Amino acid sequence: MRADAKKNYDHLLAVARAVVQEQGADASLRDIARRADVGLGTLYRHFPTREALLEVLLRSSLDEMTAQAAALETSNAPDEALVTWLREAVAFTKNYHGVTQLLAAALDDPQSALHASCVTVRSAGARLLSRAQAKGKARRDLNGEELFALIAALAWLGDQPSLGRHADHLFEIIASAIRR
Amino acid sequence: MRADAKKNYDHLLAVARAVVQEQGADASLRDIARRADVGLGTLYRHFPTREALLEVLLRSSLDEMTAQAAALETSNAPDEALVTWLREAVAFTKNYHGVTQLLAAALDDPQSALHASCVTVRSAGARLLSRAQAKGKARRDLNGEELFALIAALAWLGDQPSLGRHADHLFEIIASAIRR
DNA sequence: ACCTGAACACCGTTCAAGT
DNA sequence: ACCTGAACACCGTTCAAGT
Repeated sequence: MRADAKKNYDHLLAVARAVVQEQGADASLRDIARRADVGLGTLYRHFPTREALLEVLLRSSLDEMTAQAAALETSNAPDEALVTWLREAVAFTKNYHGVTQLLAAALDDPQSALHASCVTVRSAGARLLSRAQAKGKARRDLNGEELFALIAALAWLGDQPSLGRHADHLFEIIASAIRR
Repeated sequence: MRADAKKNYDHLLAVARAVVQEQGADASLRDIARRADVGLGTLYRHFPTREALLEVLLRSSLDEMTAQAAALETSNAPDEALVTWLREAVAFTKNYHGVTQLLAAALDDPQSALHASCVTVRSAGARLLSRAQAKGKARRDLNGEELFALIAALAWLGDQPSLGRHADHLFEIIASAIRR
């Protein structure tokens, strides 16, 4: 990448992060380009789709979640490890409003730039779940896909204006249902 | 209302119902007016906001849910009555994609045309819940607002492309957590 | 190799002009 | 009293023209 292109890319990303944190995942791409003092075409070539942009924005957070799951796998309280990780997974969306819907859609679309990251995170959670299940510390009638769906539902809930304030309590109820 | 106005109103509503069932709650209002062979201004005067339009579209379904809750209050198995009603409440969204978010937002906005209906439905659910609680058939650390949030989360889940197929199973898990 | 911004096809919302 | 559709301010996406 040429030096000037690299500069545009980085600046665009920084501006996009600020705008998305402020306005959510469906922020205006035009607005991002405008605030970055860059032509709209420049944004589109660096990030051909909205998913591609969000993939770069979210990658580090998603990687972190996967890494933390791996770290928690060595814990000797597999149910607490699972719940701890779930809590962080749900909390992750706090800084990025409206992102849950996008992640759910990405899971269904192998073409999406976000697809791979979603699958990886889901697998990481699945491993924590089955470890807890193997030790009899989590209900067995639940699989990785369902766990991911629960996380998404709780994250969505936390993102809704009037419903969000119940997210924590409902998380505890559901977490205890998972532990059984 | 004048006869010609009434005719437009009814036709608009029928077309809107079809389009919303097909494309979801965020369907293009322009498209609805176009398909109804009616000026855009006509749609806007009959339904000044999108919420106003959806309020009329959903009213009968929402009223039905409230009525059914009332009917179930006479059941002598309060926990089953509650779960039966919850199941229907979640299923209600099937025909109207993307409506859950709107209902959640309406709950937070007293100005919304959908506000009153949402509050009514929530109260109906709350009564079923507290009846079950009074008989020791439902966990006590749950209130009507939280019950509504759970319904919304499960309805949202059912509406997501890849997550939806787990909605039924997750409903059962959560329902049994409510019954305790 | 990279950038720009006009162009196109949409959208929600308003409102002067018509019947 | 009611209807129409142009007008305005946005949006996502593409692509010819520039450097």
